[in-house]
Amino acid sequence: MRVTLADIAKACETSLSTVSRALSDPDKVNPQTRERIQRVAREMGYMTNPIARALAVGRTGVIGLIVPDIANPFFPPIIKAVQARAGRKDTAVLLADTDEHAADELERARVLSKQVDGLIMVSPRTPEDRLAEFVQLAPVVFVNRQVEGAPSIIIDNSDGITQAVQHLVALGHRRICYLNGPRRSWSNDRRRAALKEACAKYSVELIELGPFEPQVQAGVHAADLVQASGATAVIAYDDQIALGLMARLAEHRLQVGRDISVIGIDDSPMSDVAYPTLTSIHVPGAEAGAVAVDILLAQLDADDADPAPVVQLETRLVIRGSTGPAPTQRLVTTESIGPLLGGEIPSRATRRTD
Amino acid sequence: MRVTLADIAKACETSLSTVSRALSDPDKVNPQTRERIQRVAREMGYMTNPIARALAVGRTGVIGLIVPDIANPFFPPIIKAVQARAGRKDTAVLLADTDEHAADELERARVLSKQVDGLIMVSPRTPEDRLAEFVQLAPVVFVNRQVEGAPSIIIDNSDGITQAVQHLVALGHRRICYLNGPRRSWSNDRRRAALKEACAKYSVELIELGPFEPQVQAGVHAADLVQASGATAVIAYDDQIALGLMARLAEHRLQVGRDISVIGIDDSPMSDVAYPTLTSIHVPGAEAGAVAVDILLAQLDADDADPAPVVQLETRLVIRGSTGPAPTQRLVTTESIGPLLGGEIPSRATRRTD
DNA sequence: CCGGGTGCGGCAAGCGCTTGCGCTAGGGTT
DNA sequence: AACCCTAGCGCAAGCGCTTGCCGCACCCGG
Repeated sequence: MRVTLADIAKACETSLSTVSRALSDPDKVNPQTRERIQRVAREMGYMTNPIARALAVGRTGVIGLIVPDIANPFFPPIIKAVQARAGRKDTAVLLADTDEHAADELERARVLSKQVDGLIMVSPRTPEDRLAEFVQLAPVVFVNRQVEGAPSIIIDNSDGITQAVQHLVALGHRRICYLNGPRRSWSNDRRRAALKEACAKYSVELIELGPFEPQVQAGVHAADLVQASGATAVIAYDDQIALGLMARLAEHRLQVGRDISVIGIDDSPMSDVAYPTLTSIHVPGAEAGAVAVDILLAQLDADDADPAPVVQLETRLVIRGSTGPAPTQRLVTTESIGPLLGGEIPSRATRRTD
Repeated sequence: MRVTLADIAKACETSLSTVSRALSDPDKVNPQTRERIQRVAREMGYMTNPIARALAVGRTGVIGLIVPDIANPFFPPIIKAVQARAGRKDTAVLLADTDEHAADELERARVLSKQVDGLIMVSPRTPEDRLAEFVQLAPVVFVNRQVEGAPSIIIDNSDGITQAVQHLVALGHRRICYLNGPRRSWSNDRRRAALKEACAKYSVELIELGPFEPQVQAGVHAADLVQASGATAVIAYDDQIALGLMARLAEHRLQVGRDISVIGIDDSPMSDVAYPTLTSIHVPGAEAGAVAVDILLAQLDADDADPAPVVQLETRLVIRGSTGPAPTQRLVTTESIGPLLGGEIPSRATRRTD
């Protein structure tokens, strides 16, 4: 059977509480006895029972992580980062996937909240007005969604999107298409808003399609609509959609990067190996995950009621092979490039392996 | 504060134990009182405290899942399947990623084992002789690795690999290259063995390269070696490597599917969106995950010491765009196709969207 | 009319750990 | 020499739940 504190106490002919202290609060006990106890504990192969400890101290050493879809390549890096960061702080991660069902999020959170110290909600799809309920449940930090009064780590799409539009404008595109993400997605709203603004600024015509689920299949579906739209460039809600789109366009013998330009969002690992490689807006998911853990853990042993931190991460365009000059190539005149010159945000677009 | 059984007992003017029973063992208590208690519990918003329960019954309702690398697209579908299946049985999943470090696996397992009812080890990299230690720790089922005396759900590569070789032979390839996976990978050994056998059977020359880590970058690295090898077709340890390989070959202006054929293993979601789409051996990861949960949970409340089940899942070749006729195309004579005719395993290769 | 079921409910002993409090003995202070 | 302080340790009360066991009514058959 498993060795308990009591076993060790017996072996050491001391009291259970001394053993407990020797192991978990070492300087409350005489160095000699401490050594002895620790040695015996090691010899007996003692490992503290986290369940019992949790019950006693009211802390589990586990945090819950809820994501919409593990299979979406945007999330694994986040999960991994959370995992890694938590692990380094002796914290385990309870994972839940809601399969993109907004309604399940609260349910999962409710269940998890009882067995974890805190929750990290990544890209929650729950409608605005019910978001507050999460906060009641347990300490929670939101990733990729700003929530009033709760710590949120959000991603500012505007830089990346502005860069994307600049990039397209510079390439001569004047009519671009946006493939919307899920209907009530907060990210989608933000991206769309940023895009509208950038398009207005550069006098680019914006055509909206969708909503689409963030899945390859949706992109495939979108492809035909895109072709009908007459746009020369398209920005997709995420890489998944962009990839599906590209695959389908290729089937139609359209050469992406020449006949039509495609930009994704997320800069997921797949961007590099797709063909052509996918120009994408880099979203720092891993950083977000790591920061989320830090904030959550800090929040746990802080006197609550200090201001909920909101950290904002930046995005940037990563140019690869899927974007190129607009097909009806015309001479670049001062007039056509004019809008660009008015831009305030400096182009930080970077070119990577393509 | 949180409502406990005691609170409800007080409210109902009954004893704590009756409340407990009414809630978790309903037919041990009179229907009337039961109803009343359940109603009050609901009204008071009671939720049983899983920690306390776990301490009392010695079961946590949590299982541990250890995978080598969440970022490898082979794993998310498995994780997701485990998640989903466990969820349906009121079980949560504690996830750990070992970053491909074999040595960490035992360590993580040891820690997790204290707070879970059982463990699922996916594609463990731990060397053979230490595998037994996992079994001591907790009920465990292995996925994608056969372990003596422990429930294992393994994937039989031979069918898929035989199909792959047949496929290549039919296309006229006579000299194929295998990119080995990690040095001490069990899967790699199996794949390699199956491949050797198939190649011998069809008198195909087999060139081995590697080992390589299962990452895109490794495939990029492999590309140059492959070109030097003079092989007309290559089978990679996994899709990641295959994708990196293809990307690099494309950079060198080699047209995959025409100048050289590439086959991956895993049939990960990326196979469909790569260019060209990747011919790959389908590995039923999701099924494996689901079955693993079933077996583990069954194992938990079975009289142990009944035989450790070993379930074997099959693989099959999914043909897409990355394979084509060998470049030095010659007439297919009876002689050159001869070896194929001797094959016992019927070709179940399926052609999907490519 | 009485013995023995049977159906319900309560008591209390845990599960393994933490921690406030009190006791003791030794050393320092004045 | 009387006093206080402190370091070190033990006692015991929980944390919230489960569950074996016992007692009590009540009902049945004999």
